Amino acid sequence: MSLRIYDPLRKRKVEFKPVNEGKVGMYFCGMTVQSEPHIGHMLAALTGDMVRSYLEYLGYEVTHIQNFTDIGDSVLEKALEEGVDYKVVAERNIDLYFEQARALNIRDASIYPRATEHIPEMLKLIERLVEREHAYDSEEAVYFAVRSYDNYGQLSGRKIDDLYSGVRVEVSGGKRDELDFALWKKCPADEPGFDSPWGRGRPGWHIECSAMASRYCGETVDLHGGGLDLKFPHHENERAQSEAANCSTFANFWLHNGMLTVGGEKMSKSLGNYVAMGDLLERYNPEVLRFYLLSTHFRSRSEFEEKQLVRAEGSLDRIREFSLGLHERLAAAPEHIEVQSAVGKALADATTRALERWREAMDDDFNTGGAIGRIFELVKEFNRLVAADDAALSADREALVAARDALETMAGVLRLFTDGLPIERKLEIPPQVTAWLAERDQARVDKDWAGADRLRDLIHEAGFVILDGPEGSKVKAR
RNA sequence: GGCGGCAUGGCCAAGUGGCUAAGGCGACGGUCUGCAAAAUCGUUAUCCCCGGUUCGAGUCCGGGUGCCGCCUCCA
Repeated sequence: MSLRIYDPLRKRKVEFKPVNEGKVGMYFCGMTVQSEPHIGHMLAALTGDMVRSYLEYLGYEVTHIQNFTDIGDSVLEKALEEGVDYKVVAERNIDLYFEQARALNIRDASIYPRATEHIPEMLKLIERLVEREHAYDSEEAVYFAVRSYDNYGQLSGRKIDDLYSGVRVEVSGGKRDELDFALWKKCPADEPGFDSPWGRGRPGWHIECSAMASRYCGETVDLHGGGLDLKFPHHENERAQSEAANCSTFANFWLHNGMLTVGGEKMSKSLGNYVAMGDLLERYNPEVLRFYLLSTHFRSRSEFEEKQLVRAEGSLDRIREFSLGLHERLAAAPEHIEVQSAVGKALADATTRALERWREAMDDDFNTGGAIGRIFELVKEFNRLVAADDAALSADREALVAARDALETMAGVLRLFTDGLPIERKLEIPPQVTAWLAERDQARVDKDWAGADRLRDLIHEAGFVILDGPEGSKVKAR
């Protein structure tokens, strides 16, 4: 098996092959930092992180670029509203992004280029487009001539003639064609802007990604990602500019993550129905949020429901218990065994199978939902074997190690646990709770059930759950 | 209106024409417990509707129905 990725141009999954053997350049469109990140932004970032992680697992050396659009009308408007410099708004939201992305165990990309720091690259690209007559200067802006690029519309599956709509406003500002879009928007001296051969202005939205992608990944990026809503016009325009300027393929593979909806409607800043990441992080374990987002295929659209987060919590606990169970047995397992038991063999087989199937799922267009299912299959088999013959299973160090390593890979590549696999229950039991527990044990010996239950309530309120088992009573965190 | 996508058990969600349609949550029934809880085991679907292709379709094709996204800033 090898990695296959869905290609929107060919509308089918295609075997992944990087431009340079062993190396992958991937560019993901990051957020326009006009406001705080919401969970949809994080889904996009997480998709990039997951893809990178799996590619690295496959042995590729990955250059992962994710930009920040730190200038643009929406950022400027926000700054104006607040009466501060646009950079203040941008910095604040970039800081928030980093804080929240890291909380989600998203690794830092290789580089986070910002639009405002790549003006020279953009100007150079525009210059080339003008030279090649793919772009023209006019009164309000430098425009890209859409009709000059033959493949326009291919990526988003549109016919260029269908894009004209009767409702659209009249061609204005010196546009030669209604569909042409701005590469460089001219602005007055008192507005934030940069000097250019065409006068003071600001970059159009699409040009930054074209310029930065090729600056860091070369003329052809292996993977280009972003939300599905960016497919048109953003990615279509990026592609048009870059290919017209360079006469080479802009991106070999496109990864568009599906949209998160709330109440059936797309979550977005403009609709105001977004769920702020900061808010969620206050109420949920970030590991749960990550697990939740990975449990659905990234290309699917999905309805965001908090009740699913609550469920994800329980699911993740199941994997956590599995890891703890493995490590507990591993810590006590003998160095060697003479003959492998039936249950040991069964665990070894289940491990091999889970890992294979996990990889098949990941190879299939990064099917994380399926991959997580494979983890649970191993969990279930392990628990079943524990129930069947715990003693024999606990004695099989080799099988336990293999299972642990497999889990380490499967959960590790998905980065499900921020601090690595859960190894031991970290529990600080206050002396008071220990005392109550002892008191309760005595009450139980005395068959004073009312007293025992009262103590159990006290311990519960202190944040602990009592586990009564054959070997006596223990507590664990609630 | 144009383009694209999706429809799988109570909920969420995998499924690359063919052994018993993953997995999670929930529910129900066991194990454990003094009773519980926690943990765990088991049980729990023929895949929106109608046609077609095929020896065989959830999986391909056509037609419905419903939902979503894009066509304007947008992850």
